Amino acid sequence: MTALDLFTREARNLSKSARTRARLMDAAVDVFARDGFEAASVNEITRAAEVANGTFYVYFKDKDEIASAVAYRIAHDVVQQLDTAMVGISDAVERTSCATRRFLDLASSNPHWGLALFRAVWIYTDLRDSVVSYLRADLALGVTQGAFTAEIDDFLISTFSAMTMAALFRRLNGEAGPDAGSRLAELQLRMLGVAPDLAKRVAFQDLEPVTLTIPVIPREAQRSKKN
Amino acid sequence: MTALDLFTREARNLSKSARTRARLMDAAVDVFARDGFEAASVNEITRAAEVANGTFYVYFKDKDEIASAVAYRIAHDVVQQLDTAMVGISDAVERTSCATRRFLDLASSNPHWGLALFRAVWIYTDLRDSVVSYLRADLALGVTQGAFTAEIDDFLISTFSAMTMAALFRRLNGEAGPDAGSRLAELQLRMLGVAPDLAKRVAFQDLEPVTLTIPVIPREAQRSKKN
DNA sequence: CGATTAATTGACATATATCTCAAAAATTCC
DNA sequence: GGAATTTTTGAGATATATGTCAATTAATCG
Repeated sequence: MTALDLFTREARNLSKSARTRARLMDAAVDVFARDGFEAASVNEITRAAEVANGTFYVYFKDKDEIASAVAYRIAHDVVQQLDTAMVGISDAVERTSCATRRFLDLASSNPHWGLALFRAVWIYTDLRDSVVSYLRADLALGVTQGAFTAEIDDFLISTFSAMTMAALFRRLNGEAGPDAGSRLAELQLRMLGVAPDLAKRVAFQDLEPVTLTIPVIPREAQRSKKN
Repeated sequence: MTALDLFTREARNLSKSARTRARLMDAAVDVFARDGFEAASVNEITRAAEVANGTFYVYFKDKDEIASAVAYRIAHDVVQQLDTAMVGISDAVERTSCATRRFLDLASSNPHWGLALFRAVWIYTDLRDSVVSYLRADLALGVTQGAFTAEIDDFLISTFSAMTMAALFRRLNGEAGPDAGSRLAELQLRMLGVAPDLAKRVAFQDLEPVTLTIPVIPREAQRSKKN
């Protein structure tokens, strides 16, 4: 529990069980980020969460279950953040560049989450599909706008995503600096068929900073449970 | 031991210990390909090799040691094959395209080796560096030849490699067909600054097939079983 | 063949992981 | 406060992995 403990914060007004569940999820994020998904163990997670081993199994069936809970939540948050950051941009070239840059900034702003997401994407392919869902729309838009000349299909999408994930990895490793998003966007735009000078201009144009918003949920009234 | 057992073949005239070592390496290739590097266990490898658990430790200290032995051997072979396949090509655009296409064809021609290489590349970063060593030279050559306009540095190389590995993965998974190499090469050339029409032409031009040259020796019908 | 060396074996000691569950502790509610 | 309920605990049953080593088996050689 060395990071922001976003799940725990979010749940701080909820029932005890909700808070414990959130603690476990935050711990899982840290452990996945530190050890990788495969090497992570339930024991490590409970140790990080500072709860007993048995407590884990009250909330999750096994490592896979908590992993997918964590991964899908992170993916959901990322998608939401990206979505709001892009309202009002109608030019496909800008949208594509912006999405790439925002994604990198977002995912590297909290390295634990970013690494957990990175690791999860290689395990849960449908997760990648969801993160990537409207990348596809933006690329198609670019074709109809006449800006992109590449054929938009699974192969291209997969290549595009791989470039992004590799850049994220380098960014999280400190091998790439804050301009990684712009550099990557430039390469991607070139690949899509945008003229080099335009690609450079769009990829490096100023982008107003957006802060990470943590949702705060009001106190629950919820009573009752099953069994 | 379901694949070509290339190490075993290669060692078939050597001492018994060399052959056992080779058996273990072939088994490791299969297990890494099937289970992934992290999930693979020494027990699985010895089971696949049909030797006792203790035999493993006579030849290798642990999983890491056999993994790096396997990975570096595969990488070495791949580099060698690529090298010979490219002699006589002096145009950087062609060289770059050719290397990508050959690499994909080679690595997907034996899926077990390809997958093992794929898995290893994410573990042994210096392995990637070695596979990538003369990619860097070709890219630099392209700049001096005036064909490439992108800046050649670690970021570009890493992006380029990630594209290639992702394509390999799709190819090995059956999600991409035999044209994956050409499609990828086209995208990479565009990214490097080659004009779209030239990129397409070079990436899709005929490439005379090169057969996998492993010391495959005729002789002796495979009869099964030992002892 | 018999002796010497090389190679293999698998039981064992050790470690660590998973998952369960009866009991204990904490919390809620009247 | 005290009974009822929720939540947590950690010992324990089970499983599987690692790495060692004395004993066994196979190969080699004079």
